[in-house]
Amino acid sequence: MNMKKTILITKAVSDGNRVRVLMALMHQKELCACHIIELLRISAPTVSRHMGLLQTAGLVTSRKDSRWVYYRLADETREPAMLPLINWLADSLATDPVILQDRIALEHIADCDTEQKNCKHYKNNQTH
Amino acid sequence: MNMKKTILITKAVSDGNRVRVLMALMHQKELCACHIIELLRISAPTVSRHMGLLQTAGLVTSRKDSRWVYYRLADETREPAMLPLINWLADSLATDPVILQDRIALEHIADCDTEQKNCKHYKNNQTH
DNA sequence: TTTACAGTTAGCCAATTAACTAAGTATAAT
DNA sequence: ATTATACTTAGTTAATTGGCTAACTGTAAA
Repeated sequence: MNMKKTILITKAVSDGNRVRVLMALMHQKELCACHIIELLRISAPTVSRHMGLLQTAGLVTSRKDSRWVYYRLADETREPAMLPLINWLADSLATDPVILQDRIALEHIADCDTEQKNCKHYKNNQTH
Repeated sequence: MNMKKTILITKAVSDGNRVRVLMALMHQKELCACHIIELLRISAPTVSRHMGLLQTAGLVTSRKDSRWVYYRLADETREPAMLPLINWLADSLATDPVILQDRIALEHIADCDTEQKNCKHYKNNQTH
């Protein structure tokens, strides 16, 4: 890795909202944009920009399925070049109140398989 | 560690000049401000502010000896809470051209013990 | 084939950041 | 005591960043 790429990554993880998304994706595997909007409670365009930055840094990938865009941690994050940083983040924030609260919130926001009654998409009879 | 402290650290390492200083301190143990000014070729006040940020983040400590201020990596950086990040940075930039060039430059700038002829302080008959 | 929905792009604004110069503080040399 | 040196603080500026609303694109539902 070179300086430019390294700084791209450190910049990506130097914003609280972006770090919250990364932490969420460590426990949730996959989240769609509207889940992230609901979690962070910021506007859709801002979420879109944050996710764009995370993708540019190689931390996140996305796939589009009909109307929805789903995000997950990039495979790259499990490689030796990236994993130590990800693990450091996870450890550093393991007991952070905001992150713990997010984990609770995510159960209601995104856990469609097990708690479908709280899933917005499910309510609209979608099966994502 | 909590979110605030974590972001303080990631912000500290999301600037190229600050990362260059950290990498230099991994190989040099101790550098005085004027060495850093010479290495980065930016103004003294800017260096002072960068070093202030690194100290606030807990990455660097300083000591003052007569007219000079010496910086080194904080002990904290060897602790489990910080070390993975430091190691990741070191690995990521191990082959970066700027960092490699800095290492060469430092031999002339800061290696007072072994190449005193190139040491500005030495020239003035100081013994730092 | 409209209409509604999910996200992105464009454009704006306020706050932050990294750089500078000039002035101030502290310490050592003359 | 004065001057020079090493660094910090104060204050300015330009660029970047994170947020918003409004308008656009793509897809599915009515």
